Formats: sequence, C-alpha cells, structure tokens
Amino acid sequence: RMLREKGIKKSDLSREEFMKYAWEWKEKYGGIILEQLKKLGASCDWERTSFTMDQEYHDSVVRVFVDLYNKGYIYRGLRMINWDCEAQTTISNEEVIYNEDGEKSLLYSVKYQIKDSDEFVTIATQRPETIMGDTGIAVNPKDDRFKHLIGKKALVPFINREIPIIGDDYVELDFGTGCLKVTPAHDPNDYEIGLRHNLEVVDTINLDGTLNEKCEIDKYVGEDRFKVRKMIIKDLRAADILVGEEEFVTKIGRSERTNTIVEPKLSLQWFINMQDISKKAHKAVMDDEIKLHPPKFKNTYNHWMENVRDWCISRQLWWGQRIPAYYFGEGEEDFVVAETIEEAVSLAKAKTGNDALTENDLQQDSDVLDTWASSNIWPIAPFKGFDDAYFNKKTGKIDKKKNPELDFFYPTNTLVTAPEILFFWVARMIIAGYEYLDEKPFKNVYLTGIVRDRQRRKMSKSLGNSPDPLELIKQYGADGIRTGMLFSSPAGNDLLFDEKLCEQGRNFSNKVWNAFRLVNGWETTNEAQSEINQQAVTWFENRFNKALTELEDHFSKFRMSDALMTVYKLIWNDFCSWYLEWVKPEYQKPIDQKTKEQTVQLFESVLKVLHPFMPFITEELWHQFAERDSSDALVVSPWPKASTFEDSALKEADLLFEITSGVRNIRNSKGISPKENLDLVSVAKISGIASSLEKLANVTFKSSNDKPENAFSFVIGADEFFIPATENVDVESEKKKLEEELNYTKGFMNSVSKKLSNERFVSGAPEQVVANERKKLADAEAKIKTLEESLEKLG
RNA sequence: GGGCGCUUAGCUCAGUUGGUUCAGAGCAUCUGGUUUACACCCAGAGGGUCGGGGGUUCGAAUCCCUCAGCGCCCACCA
Repeated sequence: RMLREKGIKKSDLSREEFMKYAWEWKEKYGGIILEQLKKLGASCDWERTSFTMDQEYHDSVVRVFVDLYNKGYIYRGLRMINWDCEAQTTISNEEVIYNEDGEKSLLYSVKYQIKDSDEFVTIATQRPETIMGDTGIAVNPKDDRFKHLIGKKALVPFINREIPIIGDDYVELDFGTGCLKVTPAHDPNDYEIGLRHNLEVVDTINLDGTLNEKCEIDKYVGEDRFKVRKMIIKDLRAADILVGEEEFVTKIGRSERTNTIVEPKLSLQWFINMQDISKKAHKAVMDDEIKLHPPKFKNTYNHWMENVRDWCISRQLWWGQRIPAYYFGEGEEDFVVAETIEEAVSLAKAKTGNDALTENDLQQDSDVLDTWASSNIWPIAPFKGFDDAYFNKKTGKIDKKKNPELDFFYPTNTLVTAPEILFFWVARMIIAGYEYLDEKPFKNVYLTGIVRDRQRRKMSKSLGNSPDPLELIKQYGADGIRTGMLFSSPAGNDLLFDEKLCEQGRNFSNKVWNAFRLVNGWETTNEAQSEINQQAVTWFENRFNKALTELEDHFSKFRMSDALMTVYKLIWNDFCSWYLEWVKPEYQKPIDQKTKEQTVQLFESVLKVLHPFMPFITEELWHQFAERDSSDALVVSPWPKASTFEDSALKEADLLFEITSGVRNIRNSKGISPKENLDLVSVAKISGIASSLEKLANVTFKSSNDKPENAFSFVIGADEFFIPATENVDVESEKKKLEEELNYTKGFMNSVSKKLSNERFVSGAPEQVVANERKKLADAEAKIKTLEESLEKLG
C-alpha cells in the first residue's frame, strides 16, 4: 500500500527490488513499535527480539517444510487461485480489487435438455462462455420443482455432453432459476461441489484467457473468453435456448496490476494434511493441559479442531520464505524438496538418474509460504531449536535438553495474543510444539480484546481514531495510559479505549504521589505508639493481606481489570481515605517513629502490588523511600507473600467506619462542619475502638444508657447512636427517618421468617443456609426493638 | 449459511457450584465542602422489574424452553 501511494506498481519491480522496499519498511516501523513499547514500560528482554525473516529463522522455516514433506504431511493439490490473464501470473487475494458498488452484469437463463426426454431445465449463469466446461447440474435436494430430476442426465448445449443432475445444499432455492450449472474448472464453489460429487474437471480456458480445444467448438478456440461470451449468446439465441436476460449487480474482482477481470484458475498448491498432526494439539487444550483465557474459547477451538481442514501454505507473494521445491520438468512429479539448491541438485540427479543436471536446470517454486507457516515455530526457532546440534533430521525431533536456552524458555508461561488469530497462529504453534518437542509450547493463552474507540469502532487509519501513544504519554504519563487501558479490558471483552480512562489513570498516579508527599513529610518523635495508630496498622496489615489474596485470585484467572480495580480501591479507599486519615498527626505535629516506619513499610507493600500496573511512579517512590541501588529495584524485588488475615480485625474496623460514616452523614445533612467536635452518645459496646472513632469522626464518645432528649440519631445493627443537638431537632423528620428504616426492616424480617416457616426450606436447604437465616431473623428483631423504642420516645 | 458468545444502574462491566440484606463496582450525575498530602481533591446521596414471555424449585440475575435484539469467527451466492 505504501508503494502504491508513492505511485509504484508491484509489476514495475522485480522480486529483489520489492524485497528491498519491504525490508526498509520493516526496519522503520518495526523499530517504532519497539520504541513505543519501551516508552509504555513493557518489561521485555530487548536483547532477544526476533524476526521471522532473519536468516537463521528463515533457515528453520525451510527446514521444517522439508521435514514435514519428508514425513508425508505436505502434499501438492489443486486449488483455485486468482489468475491475471494479461500479466500471465497468479495474484494474491490482496491484489484483487473489488469495486465496492459492484458492476452491472447480465444473468442469462439457458435451457438444457434432459436426456431421453422432451423436458428441459433452465439454469442461470453470468458466464455462458464456460458452458462447455460444464460437468454437472445441481439443484437443491429440498426443491420440489426439481428433485425428481436428481440422478438423471442433462445435455450440454451444442456439444451434447452428458452430465449428471445432482442434489446439493449449496444451491439456493430462491436465486436465479434454482438450477446451477457446475463448472469445476472455472469457479471455486463449483470446484468444491465437483469434489463432493466426483465430477469431471474440464478446463476450457488457456492461461492467456482464450478458449482451448477442450471446448469442442472450433470457432471458439483461440478466441478471448469475453469475445466468446458475445458469440455464444448469439448462438444460444439462434438456437432458441436462451430464455432470459436479467440485469444484476455483482462484485467482480479485477487485478490490481492490469485491471483485467480475474480468472479463477485451478492450480497446484502446497498443503499440510492437518488430520493426524493436529490430534495432540486438540487434546492438549481439551484436557486443560494448555489453558485458554477466557475459557469460552475452548469451545471455539474444539469446533475448529474437530473440523480441521487441510492448510494451504503457498501464497502468490514475494515477501516471505520461498517454498523450497525445485522443478526440473513439466510433469507432476518432476520436482524435489530440499533445504539448499546443492541438495536439490543431488536429489534431482538421484530421482531422474541424470547425472548431468546442474543448478541451472532447476527452477525454484516462485510462491512463498503463508506467514503463519513461519510464525508457527515462534516458540522454538528464536532459540535456535532447529540448529543441527539439537534437531535430529532422522527422527524429526528436537532434543531441548542439549539447548539450555530452549530448555529454559520452553514451555513458556503465557502467550498473549488476539482472539482472531487463535487458529491461524495459536493452534499451529501448539501443533508444531507437539510435532517437534512432544510438549506444549506454553501453559496459558491470554486472548485480549480488540482495541476499539468509544463508539465500538475498530481503530483504523482511515477513521483517524487511533491515538498517537507518544502524544498520550505526554498528556497522561505512561502509567496513566497503562492504567486507563487496563481499566477498560475486562477479560474476554473488547477494549473500549477512552481518553477519560487515561485521565482517571493520571489522577490515580497523582493520588499516589500526594500520599507519598504526606508520609514523607512527617517529622518523627520518640513518643510511644498510641493505641489508635497501633490499631490502624494492624487493620491495614490485615486489609492488605485480604486484598493480596483477592489479587492473586484475579491474576490466576487473568482478570486484569479486576486485579487493577482491587489495587485501585485498596490504595484510594483503604490506604488513603481510611488508613492515612487514621494515623495522620494533627497539622504540623510529628508522628511517633514506629508508626512512621510501619507506614512506610505498608506503603512499600502497596507499591509492589501497584508496580505491574504503574511501573514508573512506583519505582520512583521506591527509591525515594530509601537509598537503593539497581539490584534492589522494585521491578526485581520479590512479590509480597499473601499471609492469613484476621477477619475479626477487619470486622471491628468495618463497624468503626460505619459509625464514622453515620456521623459524617448527619454532619452533611445538617450542615455541621467536619471541624466541629461533636458528642456521640450510645449504649453500644465499642470501647475497643472508641478512641479511634473519636479521631476519625471528630467526636467525643459517651457511653450511656440514657437517650438524649434533643438529638439526631442513626442506627447501626441493633445499636442507636445520638448526637445531641444545640438547636431544636425537627422531631417529625427524625420520626419519618426511623419509620422508614423500621418499615424496611420489618419487610425484611417478614421475608426471612416466611422462609423459615416454610417446612420445605428448613428441611431442604443446607444447614449453614438455615442457620444464617435464623441469625438474620434475630438481628432484624433486635433492630426493630431498638427502632420501636426510639419512636416511642419521640412520641 | 455453519459455529461461538452476549443482553444486569446514564456508560463500561462484576456477580465463581441456585441460598450470607444479592441486586454490586468504577466512571458519570446530584448535594455539601478549599488557609490543613491531594479540587487531577474530600464527605455524602440518588439511580436497575437483572432484554420479553413461560417453566423447574421451598428459593432463580444464576438452570431449562421460547421470542426479540446485538457481536465475533469461519464459509460466502451461480
């Protein structure tokens, strides 16, 4: 495409010149991609980049082809390819241009006589010039109009060839006439039908687009196919068997090079027989020896593998590994397959018995291998697995024990790739892995989503909706972008890229940075650690371990955005909003030495779990907290080990937070400033956390059985909390609030007791579930009692 | 046409074998707050009949059937 934009046509170039341009492109853009990855903080071994067209890799690809050929997996077979009659060459699918609006064409209806009968069938065709290549007529077996004809013979107009009428589902009931002429040599679909029904192949068109003598009508021989179309229409009309002409729009393919209409042509291509070679690869995934993430792709994989088709590996291109087949004649068997031309010569001599053969008598296949036929050995080739030292040519197996690098990297942990190449690439790597090492190439396959924009459109050059990574990094920082992208990549779904998420990521980096500024700025004192701070530290240690356990679970299931969200909430809500506020000394006052040290330690643990998402800021802070050299860098520091956590410590803090929120709620709704210290009265037994509560909620706690007269209140569990008011409390609105809560609780209690009075529930449900319901009932009853008493008091 | 999957708050998505108040999170929205690490911020609130209908069950977002809509992969109309 780049060359086309420069106005250079592929036909103007030789293979060598084209390759030069292709390499230039690769050097330029391959380099840019690597630099972008580095800027984004991808943690890779940059010394080990590899490329499938590197000489060594190239040699491995050729070696594999020869090996698979010798093992009998590779064969030559017929397949439809695109032929350019003017340029006299095959062209790849990419070089066929389809006019988006289609081109107007005519659909002709032609009568074919049924043998030994006066009956006719009418077929529809765009290409009457191929009539002489017809070797069958197909109808849909469900078509009542025609099914009585199946098994009979029809006669091809003018030449009276007898052709069978067959039933095939391929035929549409409501297109054309419902009868299809089958011309296996000149149409890909007809070829497939022909294979299914063992139809003869009659190739009536020469490589230059003229008809040959196989069409059996002398005046057409040597004439161009389009001229013959005009001639035959005339003849059909004259014979009174052309019964209809209908205009319709068709998408016809034209050659990019010459703009001539592409001729489908049967040609010998190279195939890999997939049936046997793919069996182990199929089983490995079905048995979870290799795990696909998300697991739904297991179904897709299974279906593909069960119906695996032979793989056509030759491509009519220049860029790629040339097929190492060398021809010495025109016959179907007049070729040899060899890694080098020298070997080919000696093989050819042996095959022909002609000792005079030289390199000049051999012609290498002009096609190259499908790109996936080289990338399928990606887990092996970069580690030189196919070198003579490790690859046994006789057995066709690799001994990885002799190759420490390969032994170390094979199998690798996880392959990260896009779902649309699950078959093209992933499945074929697995197949190659079992073929050459009898072992899986990787343990996990993580299939990412496709990056789309906010409107779910794919990122594309023409839409201009793909942002420049470097520009984004300038705006939001690499950490911000990574975080933004991971926020939006739930496992197995497409990744809806939105700059807003990068902004959220940037804000998060900022939050972390500000937390650092706070902690780093604390002066210390020798005072003993207060009970409050000690409680806070204990709580956060437990909270951290719980989050770490969750995090490990998410990672093990490859749920990246969930993992990120766990860390995000741990830091923003638990560490910053609760913990730091809990231990934070008064303005410009010092903190005790022990709490500061513990806080820095906790902060460092938090940095560790954040590091995979935000490598830059976490590494920076890691070195701000202490003098550390590169061997102590965060990126190589050990991942924290999840230890057990005390649920009781977490529960106690939950109560603390709940009461604090209750107080804040009242402040908010009554317009009381957070700075104003309030009295908080309750019978609740919270002495253990009272001092922490006083700090976090800015209250003075008074344990008392007396309910204050003029007070705001809220209920937690079965306990009521009062904040005595200085002004008169609106009794009605307090009552209303309590009544609402009472109603809700009563409704809840009803549903629970209804459940418990159901004989079948109590006897049917597991004990644990029933016990839980009973507890719910008891709690609700206690709460109702409290609420009712309070309402009574309010009158 | 064949196969796979999806439909839960305004948006993007969690919800593991049906049973802890299970209807959730983040963002967005709304209310109040700035000499105190952070307005790129703090505190709080509202918001969903879990696509429609039917069934199984003591109990369904979760299992089954059906209808509707959407997406992806493969094969593609003489």
